[in-house]
Parts: sequence; C-alpha cells; structure tokens
Amino acid sequence: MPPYDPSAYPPFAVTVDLVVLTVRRHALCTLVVRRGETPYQGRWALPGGFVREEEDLGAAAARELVEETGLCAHDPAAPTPVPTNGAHLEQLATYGAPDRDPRMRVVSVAHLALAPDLPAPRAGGDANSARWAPVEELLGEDAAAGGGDEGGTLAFDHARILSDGVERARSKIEYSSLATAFCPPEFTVGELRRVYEAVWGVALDPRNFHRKVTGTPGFLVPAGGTTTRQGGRPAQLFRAGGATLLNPPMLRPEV
Amino acid sequence: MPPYDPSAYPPFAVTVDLVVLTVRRHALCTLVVRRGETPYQGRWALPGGFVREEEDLGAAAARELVEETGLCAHDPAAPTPVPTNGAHLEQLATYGAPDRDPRMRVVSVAHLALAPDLPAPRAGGDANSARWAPVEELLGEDAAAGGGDEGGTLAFDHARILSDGVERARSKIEYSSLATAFCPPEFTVGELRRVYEAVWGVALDPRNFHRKVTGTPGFLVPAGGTTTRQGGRPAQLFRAGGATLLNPPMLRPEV
DNA sequence: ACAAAAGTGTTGGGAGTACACCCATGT
DNA sequence: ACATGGGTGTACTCCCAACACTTTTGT
Repeated sequence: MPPYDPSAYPPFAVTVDLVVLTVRRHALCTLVVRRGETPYQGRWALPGGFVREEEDLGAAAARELVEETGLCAHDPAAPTPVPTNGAHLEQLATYGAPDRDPRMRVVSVAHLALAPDLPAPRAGGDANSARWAPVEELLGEDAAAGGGDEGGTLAFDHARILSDGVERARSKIEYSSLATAFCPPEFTVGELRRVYEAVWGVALDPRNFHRKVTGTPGFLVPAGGTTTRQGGRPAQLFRAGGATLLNPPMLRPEV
Repeated sequence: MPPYDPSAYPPFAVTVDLVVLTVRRHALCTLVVRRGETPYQGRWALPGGFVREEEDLGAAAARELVEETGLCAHDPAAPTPVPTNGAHLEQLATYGAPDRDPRMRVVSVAHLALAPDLPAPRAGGDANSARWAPVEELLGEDAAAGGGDEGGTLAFDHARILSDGVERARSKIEYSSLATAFCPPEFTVGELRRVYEAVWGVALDPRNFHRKVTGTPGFLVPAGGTTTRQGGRPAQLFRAGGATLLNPPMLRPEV
C-alpha cells in the first residue's frame, strides 16, 4: 500500500448517472435527455449530475431521480437494493476510464431505477429535451449506423452503462420480485406478464405464468377488486407482496 | 441537470479496495492488512489504495492485487467479469458515504478477487502486517464484541464491503463457473466440492455433486491425469472448461 | 355469436435428492 | 483387513412446459 498522503491525492469529479427503465407500449424504455453543451452537444445521454459535497451516493441518485421524473425513492443504504415508495433504485456499477470525459477525470457511479409507466418526462420543464426511448432503438444492431437525428448513439460511454443496466434488470426479475416495480400499485397478472415479456423480449404462456406467480409465496397479495382495463374477462387486482426474493425463481425461456 | 461547470465540481479522492477471497483449510478467508497510520491505526483493513491519475479503475484494482499477493489478473474491461490468468477480478460496488473517512471525502470502488490457496501473503515484505483471516472470524456475531487484539472489527466500512463481497461470491458460484477460480489449474471434483462447502458453509452429497458438475456442459474438462493427494482412490484431474455461465445452475441447499 | 383475456385441469418428461453399492488406494 | 475418498446405478419426487378446456366480459 502506498504511503497515505491526503494532500497529494489525484483530483477526481464524481457523478451519478441514472438508467431509468420503464415499460411503455410493450417495449422496454429508458429515460434520456438531450445534451445542451459540448462535448456530445445535441446527443442523447443518460440523466445524471455531480455528487454534492456532503451527499451520499445513493442520496445523489435519488435527488437526480426526483429532479428528472418526480419519482420518489427512499434514500438507499449504499450499494444494496432497497424498498422504495415510487420506484426501485439501486447502485449499478462505476465507470471511470481516464478518457471517458474529454474535459476532466470523471468517475461516474451509475444507478438503476425501475419505474411504472409515467405520463411524460419533465426535464427542467423542457419537454423537448427529455424522452422515453425504446432500449432496442438505442442499443440495436443498427444504432451505431445511426439513422439520422434520433438514431445516434448515446453520449460518452452511456450505451455501455445502459446495456449493463438492462442486463441487470433482465436477470434480477428472474429471482426477485422487482418486476412489480414496473407496475402501478395495483395490477393484474396479465399486466405483470407483459412486463416480463417486454423486459425479456419473449412470449410467455399466460396459463403457466398465472399459476407460477400466484403460487410463489409472498410475491403477490390480492388487492380485492377486479378490472377490465385490458378487455376480456375481469381480472383480479394484486399488490406486491412482502417477499423480495422469489423461491422458486421465474425461469427465462432458452435463448 | 444542473449546469456543467468543470471548474467548480466538488473534489473527491477515489480509491480501490480489494476483497480477496480464498479457501484455506476448509474455511473461506480474506486478505487483510494491518493499518500503520491513523485513523484506525493498528486495526485490520482491506488492502487498497488511490487510483492514479491516468489509470482505469480495473487497472488500479489489478495493480493493487499484484502488489499485495503477486497474483496476476488481466486488466478487466470495467465493471463486467473477465477471464484472468491467476485470479478472477471483478468490480463489486462503490462506497462513498461522506463520513466514511474522517480525513476527507473518499469514494472507494471495491473489487472482488477470487484466488486459489496461496502460500503466504506479502505486504511490502512485511509478513506481520498481512494475513488471511477467516471470514467468519471477521464478520461473526461476536466480531463486534472483539476478543482482544486479533478479534477487532475491520477499519472504516470494510466490514460492510467484505460482507457484500462474500454475498456476491456465494451467489455467483451458483450460476457461474467461478468456483474454479478458488482451485489450482488442475483440480479434482472433490476439491471443487470442498470449495462450494466452504463458501456456502454447508455439506453437499459427494455423489450427486460429482454427477452434477461433470454433467454440466463446459464446466469441467478432463486434464488427463489422476491424483491421490486427498487420499483414497485416485481421482481424475480436471481443468476449468470454457463455459462461464452454468446451465443448469448449482443449487444451494435450503437454509 | 364472436373475440379477447382470465383462470383451471391434466399430463409427460426432465432434473434434483436420497441412498445403496462398487472401485482403488494408503496403512 | 479396514479406512478413506472416488465414482455409478436406481428409485422417488417435484417442477415445469404444453395444451385442452371453462369463465366472463366487450362489440
């Protein structure tokens, strides 16, 4: 271990970046904001900002989440997941390549947030500078080729961060009840199934899915009512149960 | 997003801390070094150090690993796991509570390393200042009560970091082939089983374990020879196969 | 009547568990 | 001969995938 010299450590800037995921119209989407300054001026980027002087990392991420979406998340205890009020928020990973920001040495602590479908993003009141973008459109094969204004790749290393966040979400809904974070407070089994289908990009058997989730202890608790908002026969409404870890886990179909 | 002012960002120090795990004498152990300075002078801590000016986070962790253990690890591509020569190295999580270091604002990017049983730690040549400590001894119920010199809790928030690292290792060997990182290049099925038993703290059925690991495609490849270093009937030697994700996964017995 | 979505029943196969049993070495 | 660890066979159980079938709404 090198000698500890508090006055001679290299200076870093520390930021938080947010991968905010939601399911809209059967597609997994993420919140992106348009950059107003160089570098990458005019390009889409993940929302984020500097960590303040006396602010914990999780608190900074929660503050950014409120500023960008109005979503409320309890201050998470550092790097482990946490129950939240509006959205789920957890630390994702940290990115600190020396050249990831051409202006200075920036280390970004990326966080992953899962939110229910929201009306519309608000970024400082400017609706044109923030949008929900389908993940596939940002990360698809032809994203690099870029079809004009909307199709460009994300700024900085944000495509990588987004890709890691999506992968984390895909695997976490297998063995945890986090998929309910994509749903409103009360939801049907069919709505929950469409979350799995959108995040995994597969089709699931509605009958087996129903049996599975209602049979997993602590996953869902009946909310009492029914709804026909999806059409067809009225469906029972459920709330998220107390369990955070699913036993048995949901099985993602073979690729 | 607040306006971007490169000259006015709050200054942070960025360090890497290492959770180096190994299996020694049927127990999960971690590398700790004795602190020579305040704060926490004389207490055990995880090895770590400052990230250098032009150094990536993973490179800093690999450098610290070599300095502390002599283990060689390929420079990992940021936060995803990577095949390594001597040891497995991956990013764990980042810890940045404002008061975690009383001297200044320090953000620590913790990394997790899994290593085979090594002869003896070397910390700057001083054998007295580094040791392999059983994880249970550092995190056990009575660790806080502290039985004298050796039993004290770790410095800073390192007990939390270690706890997170152990939890990560316990879950990753379920669905990945990472348990082989605890073994020498050639090993027997029984040795691999003892790794699982030490990390999970359970007893496994040797017969079913053998069938399972040899039946999982890509997990193990025969190395050709046999050994009797464990006594009893000669056992086949294996190498780690190409697979990184296990399908089907190893199942941890119920708690 | 028909379509659409919610649920329930049934069945066959594959994987996990428990345990009996045999093999090859050191002492 | 016996202890020790390695490896195989077998039966039982449980979960899951597949799919037929019924229920309850909207049009």
